[in-house]
Amino acid sequence: MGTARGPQTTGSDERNAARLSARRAQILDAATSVFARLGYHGSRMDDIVQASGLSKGAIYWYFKSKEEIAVELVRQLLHDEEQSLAGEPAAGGDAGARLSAMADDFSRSLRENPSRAPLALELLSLGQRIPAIKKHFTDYHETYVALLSDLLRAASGGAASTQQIRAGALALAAMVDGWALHEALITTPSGHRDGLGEAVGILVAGLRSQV
Amino acid sequence: MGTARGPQTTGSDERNAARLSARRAQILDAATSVFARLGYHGSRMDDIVQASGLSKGAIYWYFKSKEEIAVELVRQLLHDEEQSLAGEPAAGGDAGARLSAMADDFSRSLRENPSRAPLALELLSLGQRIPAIKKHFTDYHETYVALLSDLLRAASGGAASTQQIRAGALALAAMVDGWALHEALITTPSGHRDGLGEAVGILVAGLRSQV
Amino acid sequence: MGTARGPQTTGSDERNAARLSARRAQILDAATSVFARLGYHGSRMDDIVQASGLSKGAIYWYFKSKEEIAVELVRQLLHDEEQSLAGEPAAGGDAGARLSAMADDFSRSLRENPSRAPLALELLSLGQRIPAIKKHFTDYHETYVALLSDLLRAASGGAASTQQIRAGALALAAMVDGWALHEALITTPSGHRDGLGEAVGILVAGLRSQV
Amino acid sequence: MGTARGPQTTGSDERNAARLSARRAQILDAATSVFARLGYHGSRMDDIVQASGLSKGAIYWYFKSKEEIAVELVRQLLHDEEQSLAGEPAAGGDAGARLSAMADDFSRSLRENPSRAPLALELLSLGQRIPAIKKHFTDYHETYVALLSDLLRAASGGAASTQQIRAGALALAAMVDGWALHEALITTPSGHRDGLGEAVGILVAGLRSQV
DNA sequence: GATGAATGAGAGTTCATTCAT
DNA sequence: TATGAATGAACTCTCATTCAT
Repeated sequence: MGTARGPQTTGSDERNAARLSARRAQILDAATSVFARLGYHGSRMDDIVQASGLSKGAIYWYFKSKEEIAVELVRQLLHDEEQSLAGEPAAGGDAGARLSAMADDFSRSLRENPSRAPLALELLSLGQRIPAIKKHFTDYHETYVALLSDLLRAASGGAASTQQIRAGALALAAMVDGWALHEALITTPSGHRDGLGEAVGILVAGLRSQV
Repeated sequence: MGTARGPQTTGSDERNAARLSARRAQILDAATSVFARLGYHGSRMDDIVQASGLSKGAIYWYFKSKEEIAVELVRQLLHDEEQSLAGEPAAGGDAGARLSAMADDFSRSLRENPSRAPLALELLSLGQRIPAIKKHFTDYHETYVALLSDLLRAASGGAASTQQIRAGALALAAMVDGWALHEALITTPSGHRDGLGEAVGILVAGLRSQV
Repeated sequence: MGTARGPQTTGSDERNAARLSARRAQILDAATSVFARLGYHGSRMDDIVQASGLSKGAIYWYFKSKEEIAVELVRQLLHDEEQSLAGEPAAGGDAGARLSAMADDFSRSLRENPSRAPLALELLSLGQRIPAIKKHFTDYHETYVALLSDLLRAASGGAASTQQIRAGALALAAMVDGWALHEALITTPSGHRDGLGEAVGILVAGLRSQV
Repeated sequence: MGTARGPQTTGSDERNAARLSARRAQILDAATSVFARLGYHGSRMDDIVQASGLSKGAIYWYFKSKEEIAVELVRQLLHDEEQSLAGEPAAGGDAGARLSAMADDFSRSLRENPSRAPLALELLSLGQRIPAIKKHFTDYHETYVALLSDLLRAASGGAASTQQIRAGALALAAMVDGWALHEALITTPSGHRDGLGEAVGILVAGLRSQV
C-alpha cells in the first residue's frame, strides 16, 4: 500500500544497487555543476532537475532534500580527496620534495578545474549552517593535518619541535585552503599561479633551519 | 525639492549628515550581528529590522536592497582593516618580529571576536555572486600583499629573490585567510590557537635561509 | 525531462492538453469575475487564488504573472468576439437591418451581462500600459472596422463615398465602444437602453441620403 | 497646539486664498502630467512630488490623499469642459454646422494635446471604483447630452421624433467618447483623423431624412 | 505652513517539498 | 519507481500616509 520513502534495498539484487548509485551519481554530478555555477542558494531544485536529466520526483526519491544533496556532495568530494591523500605517503622519497609536489598538484588541479575553488568556497560557507558538512570538513582537516605533520617531521630532519611541526602543519593546511579561496575570489591580471609549491619549500626550509 | 528615494544630500547641514551616518551605522551594526548569526541567506530583512530597532521602511530609506547592505558592510570592514594596516609600517623595528606580531594580533582578534571569522567567510562567499564585494576583496588583497612583500623583503635580509618574496607574500596572505576560514569552520577540541605567529616566524626563517 | 517552469508540452497526450486548458480556463474564469468586481489593480493574486479554488503556486504554474493573465484574458475575449463576428456576414439579407440587429445584440448582451462593460473598460485602460493588450485591441478593431465598412457599403446602396464609408465605420466602432463605456460609467435613472440600434439606423439613413 | 489638518481659511486675506489655489493648481498640473504619463496606479506620490517641485508634506497639506487629487482633477477638467460647452449654443447659426464644428474642434484638440485621450481613459476607468469621479462624469454627461439634444433637434428640422433625438444625442456622446478611447488605444498607421466631423454630418443627415 | 524621515501593511512572486497518478 | 502538477509559507521590496521638527 504505502509507498516507501526512498530507494529500496529490499529484494535488491546487484542491478538495483547499480541503478541506485548511478542515479545518485547522476544527481550529484548535476548538483556539482549547478552549485558551482549558481551557488547553493542561487540554485533551484529545478536547475538540478534540468541538469540531471531526471524528473523532480526522481531527485526526491534519491535524496530527501536539497541540503542532503549538498551534504553528500561534500562527503564524496572529501572522501575522494582522502583517497588520493592515502596514496601519497606510500610513495617514498624526500618528504620535502613530496610536499612541494603535493602543493603543485593542488595548484594545477585548481587551474585545470576552474570551478573547483568556487564550488569549494560555496560548500565551505555552507558548513557554517549545516553541521553534517562542518563535520566532514573537520574530519578531513584532521586527517590532512596529520599527514602534513608526518611529512613535515620527516622533511625537517628532526630540527623542529613537536609544537613547531604542528604549527607548520596547521599553517600549511590554512595556506592551501586560503590559496583556493583567493583563487576563487581574487581576480589578478598577473595571476599568482605556481607560487604555492615554492612557498611550501620556503616553509620547509624554515623548519629545517630551526636550531 | 522632490523626495524621490533615499536620504537627501540637498541642503544637508551637519545635523543631517550626522543623522544619516548614524542611521546607516545603526543598520550596518544590526546587519553585522544578524549576518554573523544567521548568514546572509538565512537572514531576513525582518531580522535586520528587528535588530536595528528601525522600521522596514527606514532600512530601505538608507539602503536600496539587502545586497547593498552587504556590499557596504564589506566596504566598511575592509576600509577599517586597511586603516589599521596603514598604521603598521610606521612602527619601526625588526620586520620579522613585526610580521609575527601582526599574525598574533590577527589570531587574538579572531579569538576575542568570535563572530568575526564566520562573518568573514559568509561575506567572502558572497563575493562570488556580487561583483562589488569581489572588487573590494581584490583591492584589499592587493594592498595587503604589497605590505607583506615589503615586510618580507626587509625580514629576509636580502637573501630571497623577488619571486620568492612574492610567493611568500601570497602564501602569507593565503595562510591568514585560510586560518580564519578554519577558525570559522573547524571544531578542534585541542584548539590550534597561537600557532599562526609561530608559523609566520618559520616562514620568515625559511626565506632568510635561502642561498 | 526537466521540470522548469510551467506546464509541459512534451509528451502531452490529449489528457494533458485537456487538463491544461481546463486549468487555464478555470483561472481565467476566476480572473474575469475578480477583475470585473475589483478592477485589475484592486485585485490581489490571492483573490484570484480564492476565486479559482486553486493554490497560489498553481496559478503561477499556468501563468507567469498577473499581467499575463490579463493579456490572455483580453486575447480570449477578443478571439471569441471575432468568432461571432465571422458568423455575421454569412447571414444574407438587408445590410442595414443586420447592422441594427448587431447593435441590438450588443446592447442586449451588455444588459444581460452587467459585468461585461466594466470589465471591458478595465481591460481597455490596461491597454495603455501593456503593449500586448493594446495590440490585441488594435487588431480586433481593424477587423471590426473592416466588417462595418462592408456592411455600410452594402447598406448605403452606393450613395456614399469610400471616405464617407470609412468615416461611418470608424464612427460606428467608436459609438459602440463609447456606448459600453457609458454603460459602465454613467448611472442614469431613466436608462438609455435600446437606443443604439436606432442610432445605427439613423446613421445608415444618413449615408443613404448622401447625394 | 494642535496643527490643523489642511489649508487654513482662518484669518485668510486674499493673499492666502491666492496661495492656496496656486498651490493646488501646481499640484494638479503635476498630477495631470504624471497620471497621463504613468497612469494613476503607475504614479507614486513621489512622482507628483517631484513633478510639482513641492515637498511630500505640502502635497498632503493641500490634498488629503492621492485619490482626492484624482477626484479634483476630474472635477476641474469637466468643469472647464462645461464652461466651453456653455459658450457653444450662444453662437447662432446652423445647428448642423455647429455640431460638425464641435466635433472637429474635439478631434483637433485630441490631436494637439496627445496626452488628453490617455489621461481621460485613465480617469474614466478610475470612475468605476471612485464614486465621486463617477458622479462627475455622470453629471457632465447629462449636461452634454442635453446640449446635443438641443442642437440635434434644431438640426433635424423637426423631422425627428423626441425618441430619435434622444437616441441620436446618446449616440453622439458615445461616439465622441469612443473616438477618444480609440485615439488613446488604437495605433493605426493610416490614422483616422478628421472623420469625426464627417460622421456627425452623416448622422444629422440621417435624422433630417426621417419621415 | 513646510519638510522629508519614518512607518508598516501588504503586494507579487519564488521555490523546496509533496503526492496523486 | 517515476512523473510533474500542485502546494503554501516565506521572501524582498513598495509606497500611501503620518508626524516630529
